[in-house]
Amino acid sequence: MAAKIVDKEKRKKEIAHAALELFAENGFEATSVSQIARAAGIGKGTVYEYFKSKDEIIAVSIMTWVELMVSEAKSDIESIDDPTERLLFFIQTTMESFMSDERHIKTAISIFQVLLTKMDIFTHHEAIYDAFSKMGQTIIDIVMDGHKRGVFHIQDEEEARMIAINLMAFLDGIFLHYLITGKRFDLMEQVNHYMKYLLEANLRVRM
Amino acid sequence: MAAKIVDKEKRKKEIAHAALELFAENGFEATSVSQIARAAGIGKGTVYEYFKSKDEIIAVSIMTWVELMVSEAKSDIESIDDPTERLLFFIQTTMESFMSDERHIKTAISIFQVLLTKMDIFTHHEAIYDAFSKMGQTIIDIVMDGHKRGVFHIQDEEEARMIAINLMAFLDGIFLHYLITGKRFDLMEQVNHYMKYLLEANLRVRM
DNA sequence: TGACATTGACCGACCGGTCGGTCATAATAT
DNA sequence: ATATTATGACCGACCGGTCGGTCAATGTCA
Repeated sequence: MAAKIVDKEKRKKEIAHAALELFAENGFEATSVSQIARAAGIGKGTVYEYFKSKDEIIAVSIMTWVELMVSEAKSDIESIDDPTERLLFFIQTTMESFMSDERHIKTAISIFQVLLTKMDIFTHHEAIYDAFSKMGQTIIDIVMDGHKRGVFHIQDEEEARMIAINLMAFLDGIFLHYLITGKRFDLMEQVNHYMKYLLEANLRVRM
Repeated sequence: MAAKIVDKEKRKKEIAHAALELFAENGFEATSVSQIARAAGIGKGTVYEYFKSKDEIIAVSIMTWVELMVSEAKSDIESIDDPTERLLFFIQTTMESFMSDERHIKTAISIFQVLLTKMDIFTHHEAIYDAFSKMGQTIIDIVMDGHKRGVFHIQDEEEARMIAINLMAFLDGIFLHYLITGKRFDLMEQVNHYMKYLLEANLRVRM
């Protein structure tokens, strides 16, 4: 019945991964399918055995990246007990993840642009929203846990949600500005400034 | 001896303006010179009478937009006396500017991408940094004025600078997330949440 | 005033090249 | 032999950019 058996799904992810590297470096538009094929070590035609269009490559690459980011965000945060330490650890891992490889922020920017300009073509919005939610939920969980244990002091879960949204927005914004301005400020200092006021004023932690 | 004389500089700006509209809608790469020409109501060849390359169109368009944003940011803030009101007014104008026309944030994203991916080609970095500085300086001025008048309480100008950087980053981040998530949260509420703690905890305004 | 010369703004057909996408053929495994 | 997978030559569309030529506006001179 069958000849050479290939794990189609695995292969697809390999191609998407190779594509993602190029997209991160040059953006979606500027990356050609030939380049992707070469990077994946296969022929151009083969790419079309796994993807029906370049748009699909883009979509799958984006989802691959988003899943990667979400899974990284959850990384063994359970191992830490103290809520404050846990929140700071979350920030630190996020920062390390973005700063260890600047392509992450480039990729994020490219994805944002696709979301904003190709909204009609790109059909994975719900998945993206889910990813945002998951990322936010991780923060909410930390905050609510700290609240229940009497370390953080907030009104209700709604406030935890607002804190999470603002924190994610701030982090994306500050990473972005850091790169755009050619690293003309101390990133760590700025994040610490935000975290200090978040802990002291928002969460009213007794320091 | 002479023929039809046109204001070359003015015409150039007209084309750049038409180009900017398209760039905001579709991004730089996805916009062709033919489209720009059509939008400007002229022939494609004519475009090259005013610009020596598409990259130059992009560069000029970006600078046009940046100058517009900076000039908007300074808009008659002098008319308000109370430092707190003044800061809130700055936020409000910024929000109105971005929300009145979603293309602004799309344009910003496109520009960020150019800055990150075409860093070598694009030669206007200093001008962009200047724009960022000017925008930040407006905030610093407001904060320092409030400080000198005993309304805001900060340590030094360095802290005002940090507050300005974080505020700009937060605003960009929250606008971005607002659009990306399909407006799934109350933008005004999130900004107010940030501003509340900025005023109470950072600037220690007696409310 | 009107015939003619001179100018530069304007144009779109055209260029070489690249793109996303297709397909006939080859390679490989059963 | 047959079914599946892999391929790169090939295609039409479109890209950024060029160029020879048109034309309206102006200047000149009778």
